[in-house]
Amino acid sequence: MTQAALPGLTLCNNASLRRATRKLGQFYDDMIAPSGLKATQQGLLYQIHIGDEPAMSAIAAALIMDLSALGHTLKPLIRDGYVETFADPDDRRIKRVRLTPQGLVKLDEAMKLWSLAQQRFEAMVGKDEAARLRAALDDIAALDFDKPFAAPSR
Amino acid sequence: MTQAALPGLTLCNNASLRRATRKLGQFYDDMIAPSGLKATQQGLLYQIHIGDEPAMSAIAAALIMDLSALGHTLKPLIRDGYVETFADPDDRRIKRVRLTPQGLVKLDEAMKLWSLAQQRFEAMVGKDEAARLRAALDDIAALDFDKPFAAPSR
DNA sequence: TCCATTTAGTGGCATATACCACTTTCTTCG
DNA sequence: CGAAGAAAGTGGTATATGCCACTAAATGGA
Repeated sequence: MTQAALPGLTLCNNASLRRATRKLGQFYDDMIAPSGLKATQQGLLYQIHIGDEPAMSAIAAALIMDLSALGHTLKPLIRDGYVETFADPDDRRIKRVRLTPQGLVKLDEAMKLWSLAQQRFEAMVGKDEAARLRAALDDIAALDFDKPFAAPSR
Repeated sequence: MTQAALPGLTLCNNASLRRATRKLGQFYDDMIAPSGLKATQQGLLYQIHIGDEPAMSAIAAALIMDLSALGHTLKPLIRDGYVETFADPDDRRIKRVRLTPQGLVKLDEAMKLWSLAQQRFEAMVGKDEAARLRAALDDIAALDFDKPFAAPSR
């Protein structure tokens, strides 16, 4: 009844990825919501936390995200007092980022919720399957699409 | 040298998914850009195309996306004349969607570019691996996070 | 028949992300 | 040293997405 001839529907790797991201994103968001943070914000705070007062460009690189996008994403966190920035004294082009004391408290709170989400998700798909999936996703994130292709040169 | 002690960095399933989505999204976007469409728009046009003048809610369900988000995403495509909507005569609450002639032409153009992106991506990770990945992602998209948990019942 | 409920969308608001054009700083070199 | 070029951010603009409050239309009873 439904449909059996929808070839492309599930064939596009990018589309599959986006669908799964929307779905899982909603789940993690729901679970982390009690903290007042979105899952992306929890992830960003965590990334800042594990870095040593990282430069914005370093965070962007780690998250594979555009530098300007990071700048925008950071604003609500700065506005809410969870994060603060300061210029690197040795290179004034560089702006470093760190959590404020409240930011650290908030991250702790969010991480507990994240842990529940993570556990619940892994209970559903299996720890091994989750690990395999993350490995596959990390491989994609590490791909180099630049030119190594279509280079009929040499 | 880099870092060996960043446990959580890659441990969050949601974060891994987002990183991979940003990366792959940029790739597909770049490849499809010559058509003037984003990969998400190509995917949306395709979804509309394979449907039989689908209702907005049907499209949203298929893409696992919020109905209002779909409404917003549709706007630029309507503005650019690729898509048009019309009320269902039997149920005036329902708004159906279809491609315009130009929309169909544009989709054809974008699909050719999509195909190249798809081929190039699969040449890098392998057709089988890509298929496995999509299957895993589709499984996630099909998960039911509702309540089936925390239900010690039975 | 008439009202309470459900269903389908809309609009507003907020975050997530990208790209591009600039500005400010450094770096490199001649 | 001084100018060309690279590196790091900022702001603006546009799409991607989600939630919430609200409206209109259809449905299910009492």
